[in-house]
Amino acid sequence: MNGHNNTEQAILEAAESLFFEKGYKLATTTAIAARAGVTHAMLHYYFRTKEQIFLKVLDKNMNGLFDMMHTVMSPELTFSEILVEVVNLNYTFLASHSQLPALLFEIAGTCPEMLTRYKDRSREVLDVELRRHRDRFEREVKAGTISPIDPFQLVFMILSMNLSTYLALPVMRNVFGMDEDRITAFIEERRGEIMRTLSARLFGNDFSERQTEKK
Amino acid sequence: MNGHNNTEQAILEAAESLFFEKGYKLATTTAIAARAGVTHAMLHYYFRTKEQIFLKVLDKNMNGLFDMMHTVMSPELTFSEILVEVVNLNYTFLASHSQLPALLFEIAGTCPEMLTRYKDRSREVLDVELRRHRDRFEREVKAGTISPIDPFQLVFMILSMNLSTYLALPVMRNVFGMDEDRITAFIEERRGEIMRTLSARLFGNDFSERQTEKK
DNA sequence: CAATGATTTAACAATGCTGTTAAACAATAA
DNA sequence: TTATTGTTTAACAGCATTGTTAAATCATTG
Repeated sequence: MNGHNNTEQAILEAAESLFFEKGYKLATTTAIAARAGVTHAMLHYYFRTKEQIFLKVLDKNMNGLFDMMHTVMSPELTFSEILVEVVNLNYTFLASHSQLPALLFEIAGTCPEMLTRYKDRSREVLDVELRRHRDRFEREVKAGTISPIDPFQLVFMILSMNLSTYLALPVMRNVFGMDEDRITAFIEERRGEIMRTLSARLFGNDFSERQTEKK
Repeated sequence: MNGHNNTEQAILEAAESLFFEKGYKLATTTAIAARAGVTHAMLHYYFRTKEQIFLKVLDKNMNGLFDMMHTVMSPELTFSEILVEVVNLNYTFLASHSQLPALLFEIAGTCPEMLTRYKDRSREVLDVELRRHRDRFEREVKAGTISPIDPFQLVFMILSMNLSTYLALPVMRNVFGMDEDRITAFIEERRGEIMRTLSARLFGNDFSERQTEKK
């Protein structure tokens, strides 16, 4: 009854894996129950509806996402250090939630009302925390430390670069037939390329070498 | 019987719009028939199965995609000119096929066997046409005209940047509540940012200014 | 007109889905 | 033991889905 219930946990885990594999609409309660090893009536006994289960799973993942974002936002480092931090943390988070982006895209497209519950927390990150960096960022632009760039475009660029790596994995696997070794190699190469590209845009081409010397 | 059949065309158009809206699995034949204004039996009469309709729709779009790719690949221009060409053509193609990327991602993830039919033509583009540019590209790297970069990473970067713009639109609309004017503005700003970022990575930061002067 | 073939309709079969419910079962406390 | 409470099962209702089929309609051509 208090969360570490056996059946309940089994259902939640089966649900999470199936939602990630098939998406919200295509992951059926019958299949979830089958994977959890229980009758599908159990699933309704514990969670009433499919939507309830999904929201439990989504909440858990969104909490992780917001935690990651707060960590990324908090440190008072130089801009180039933040950049490394952002790309790396973003990447390690995505490595353990590689199918979350695709799921969120599906939800955003087909039933965005399920995302409204996160509106407040999103605003906190985007409005409050981002603004702190924004001010400092604009000072650095004025000072000539980094190239002029619209902050929103920069954030979008960083996020889309990281996300697209993981969004592309099914294509890499199923269309181009990459095996898992090749996949992990690709992910690492891509991280390096993202860093080089971002630093070229912001600091000029020599940044990535600076970074490697430092380390 | 020869293609410009009224009912057949209506079904195809309804199918295309519904597949783009809902994806393959969630676009039901009943809904397609309803949108086309015919009974759903008609749809089976003309196309036998849902998969047949889908493949007809997909073929049409994939033909457009390959046409675009051949155009992008063919010209014998300088590398910086090709870059502009690629981003712009890619962009104009995506502007009129804005929901194709998401659909292809769904298919690649859930039923990749439907994409095997395009394997030969993909190989032709990736192996044959790309190799031509690859050789010249590597000469330019050696000559120091452009920064060293893995060609595969470059292609992936260009594609992912362009695609992510359009993949993000449902999020922009439904989660961030952007209206259509703001959306088109965003797409244009993003194109500029993509050009600046790519040229910074390849040529150094001054390229985008060079471009604007030229024009 | 008649007949041939293409198109359309309406009803149906088979399956799978979400969710409910009554009854069986298990554990535990009185 | 007997209630009580929480858990599990099996059967079912209701609906939507894909696909079929036999009959009705329409068009065309001999």
